[in-house]
Parts: sequence; C-alpha cells; structure tokens
Amino acid sequence: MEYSIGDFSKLTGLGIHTLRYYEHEGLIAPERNSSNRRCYSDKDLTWIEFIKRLKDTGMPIKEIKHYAEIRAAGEPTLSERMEMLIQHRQTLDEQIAQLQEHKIKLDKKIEFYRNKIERVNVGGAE
Amino acid sequence: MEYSIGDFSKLTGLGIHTLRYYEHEGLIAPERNSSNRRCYSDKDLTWIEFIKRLKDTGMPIKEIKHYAEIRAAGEPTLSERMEMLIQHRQTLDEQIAQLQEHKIKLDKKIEFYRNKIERVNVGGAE
DNA sequence: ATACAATGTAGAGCAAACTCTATGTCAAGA
DNA sequence: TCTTGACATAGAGTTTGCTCTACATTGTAT
Repeated sequence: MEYSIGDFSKLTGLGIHTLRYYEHEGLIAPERNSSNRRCYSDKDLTWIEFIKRLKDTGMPIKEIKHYAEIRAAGEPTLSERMEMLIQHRQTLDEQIAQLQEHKIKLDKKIEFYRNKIERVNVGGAE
Repeated sequence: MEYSIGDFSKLTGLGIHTLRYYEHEGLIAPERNSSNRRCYSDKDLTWIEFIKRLKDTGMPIKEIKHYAEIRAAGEPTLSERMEMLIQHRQTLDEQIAQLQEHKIKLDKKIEFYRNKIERVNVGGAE
C-alpha cells in the first residue's frame, strides 16, 4: 500500500508538518509520484513506528538521523546498528531504574503528607 | 548552615545561572544578606532536591512553580499538594510502564539483529 | 471550466529550559 | 590603594523539536 502524506499522518498520529520536518532532518525518505507528491509505503510505516519508539525513549533526532543514515547503507552497517541499539537499551535501563527510584521517594513523600494531614485533622478536632 | 550561590551551585549540581533562573521563575526564594547576596539554607537544599526529582520525572517548571506557591501558603494547602503528588505518581507509573514496553520491543529488535548478523556471517563463510 | 481541498517549498515563529553577556557592586587579599 | 573574584540585575542568545504561515501547484468533484 501507498499513502499520501495526509493518510500517513493519520496512520502514524504525526502531523503533516512533523512528517515533512522528519524528512527534512533525514529521518525518512518517502518515494515521490509523478507530481512530486510523497508516497509513503508500509515499510515507511514500520520504520516511522520504530523512530517513534526511539524518540519516546529519549533518543535525540540527530542520533536517530545517524541511525537512519547507516540503515540506508544496508548490510555492512548491521553490527554498528545493533551496537547502537544495545547502547540505547543500556540508557533505557538506567532511565527505568531512575524513575523507579524516584517513585519510591515520591511514595514516601505522599505517605508523609498523609500522616501530616491525619495529625492536623485529629488535632483540629480536639 | 548557609551557602552562597556558588557553594549552593556545587552542592546541588545546578549552575549558578540555573539557580537564578529558578528563583526568577518562582521555584525557590533564598534569603538575602545585608549586601543583597543570596543565602541558601539547608531547607533550601532539601527543597531543591525535591524540585530536581519533580523535574527528572517530567514535571514542567510551571507546575513545579504552582507547587512552590501553594507550599508557601503552608498548612491549608497540604491536601492539595498531596493530590498533586498522587496525580504525579500516576503519570510516573505510566511513564515507567511505557518505557518497560519499549524495552521489550527493543530487546526483540536486538535479538532480530543478532540472528541476522549470525546468518550473514555463516552465509558469508560458505 | 471552476472551485476547493490537499500537497509542495521555504522560511518564520514558538515553547521550554536553560545559558550566556554586559554592566555594575562590593569585600578581601597583595 | 588596587585588583581580583564572587556576586548582583536585566536582558539577549541557544538548543530542541516541532508548528505554522505564505504562497504556488495539482487533483478531484461539480
């Protein structure tokens, strides 16, 4: 299947402007038809979903761009790409661990507040 | 203990400019000495560490500012603050869940790459 | 044929969160 | 006394990642 930029925008949830911006930044390179309109394919769809994942896990556009570039070079860059992903998994693990630690602290703070409010209520009634 | 902005910067790991920016944005309000220099206290230290936690878990400056404002109002806002934290915990839980999902997908992709590279290596040797 | 909606490019504008610059004050050491 | 370095304010500049505007072109429905 091929999609116009409007359709692709709806499919991916990314705005038309964002899709053009991503293309400008070298993240994605859809085909063009005879009238110079962008023709996104199902491969583009898979690829953009992966881009979204990288973005949502904090990878900056420039790094995604680099990944896109070596991806375009094909098989010779397979191991380099895998190394990038392994590295990224590491930072993702760290992110998760840090958030979990933050959550523990936040839970404690909430518990602290709960007791404080309890005391105020009880004290206020006396 | 009291700290100059320079000392406080080193203690917190936040730049001097950032500390002044936070003050400008209403996140923190250190005392001033007779020469108008900022005097940060240990309470400020505890507070800024909490601010850092909120920031690191994705709370925008404006929202932290709101928290700071109601905090300054004291006891009457205790329950409002607790509700904010409970709400924030919810979004934090969602963040963690999403990152974990992303990690699962990333792991799969890495595994996929590993097999691909394996095939290339074996195939190339034949 | 005409209108209108979608698309194209180029570039401006925006929001967040810093980060830096210019300029001035002030206390302490050589 | 002079200089140096930390601090002060006000405001400009930077980076990232969009988001929007202006204007030209094209495809489609009437």
